[in-house]
Amino acid sequence: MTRQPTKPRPCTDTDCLGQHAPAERVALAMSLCKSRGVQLTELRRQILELLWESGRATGAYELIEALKRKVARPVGPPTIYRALEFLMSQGFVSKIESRNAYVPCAHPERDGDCLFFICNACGSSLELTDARLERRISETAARLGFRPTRQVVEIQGTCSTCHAVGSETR
Amino acid sequence: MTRQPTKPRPCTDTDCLGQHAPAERVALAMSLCKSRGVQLTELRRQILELLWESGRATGAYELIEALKRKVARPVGPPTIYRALEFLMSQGFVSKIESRNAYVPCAHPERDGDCLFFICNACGSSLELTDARLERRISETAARLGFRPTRQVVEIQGTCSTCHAVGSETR
DNA sequence: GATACGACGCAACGTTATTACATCGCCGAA
DNA sequence: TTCGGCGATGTAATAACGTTGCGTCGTATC
Repeated sequence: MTRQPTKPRPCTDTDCLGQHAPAERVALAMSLCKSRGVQLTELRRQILELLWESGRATGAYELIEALKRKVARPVGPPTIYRALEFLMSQGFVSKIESRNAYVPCAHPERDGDCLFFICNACGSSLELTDARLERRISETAARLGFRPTRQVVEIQGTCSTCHAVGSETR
Repeated sequence: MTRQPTKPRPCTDTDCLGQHAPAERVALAMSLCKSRGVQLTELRRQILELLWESGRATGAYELIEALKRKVARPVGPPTIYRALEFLMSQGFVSKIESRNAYVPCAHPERDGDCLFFICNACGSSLELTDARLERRISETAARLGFRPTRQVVEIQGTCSTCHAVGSETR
């Protein structure tokens, strides 16, 4: 994972027009954990921070490498996966199944699964909730007598930035 | 993979009320390949058949085992993955990303990605196309300037059958 | 202090997928 | 006929992703 400057950047949630620094994201997670009575330990905090700094979906083993550089501590796979599991259980992180990679979530306070637009060129992922889409899925599920527990909706393609760059160089 | 009888069974496409034997599915694939000018080789055909016989999402290494039993031929991972790639490129098979497993597709003649309802209890997967859902996704993508190439929509949960069984035994 | 519990460390291993290169059969051109 | 070319498959090794099992450590509680 390439280290990025720890600066505010456009929100990955497409409904949100604001800019947020990783520190802000982590602070929100910390306060949520406090109110939920769970521990955002140093390790978990660092992983969440790395994910926010990364700017793209990041693999578990990339996180191991990044942690090595960041805290000069060897961290084994089980440790990373346990931390990721915790972060996912709290809604701070989602797994991008089609890439075996993990992204931080912009709105951990609201539950429900997100929709992701993932750029094949730059690896960026855009997070979005779409109530109508969720409703449509729920209706279909109900019609089938199916009880959903998790929705995986990942749209792969080319983001507007990469498409623009691609056509310039053509 | 447990071998199943090669018999007609309810269509995995929820829009289709018919029953189809694996052989019928394979025959359709063969004729499509012929008209498309691509080769459905013996190996590819056998893999597609195994997937139809399986009745649930099947892993690549499960297919290797199944082929060993079926044709007494050792088949390495690259071979399987190449065949799966071909079958996916022709729309005969889809990958269930959230399970690292593969399912046969009921309607290879129509392009576009499907929606899957995957039962965590029995592993069955229900395939469905939903034009309104696709349109909704396309619209959202267009609004973002995003150009989709592939949609991964996988709804995990409990199917009606498993839910019924679960409540009986409770 | 004894105990219990959650978080982390660590070695080993299991599963999924890819790389790199060799081989084989078929087809068309010299 | 022989020679390339090409698509499909074979093979060994390795990469990438994830889990199991068990031990340790700190902290809170009794």
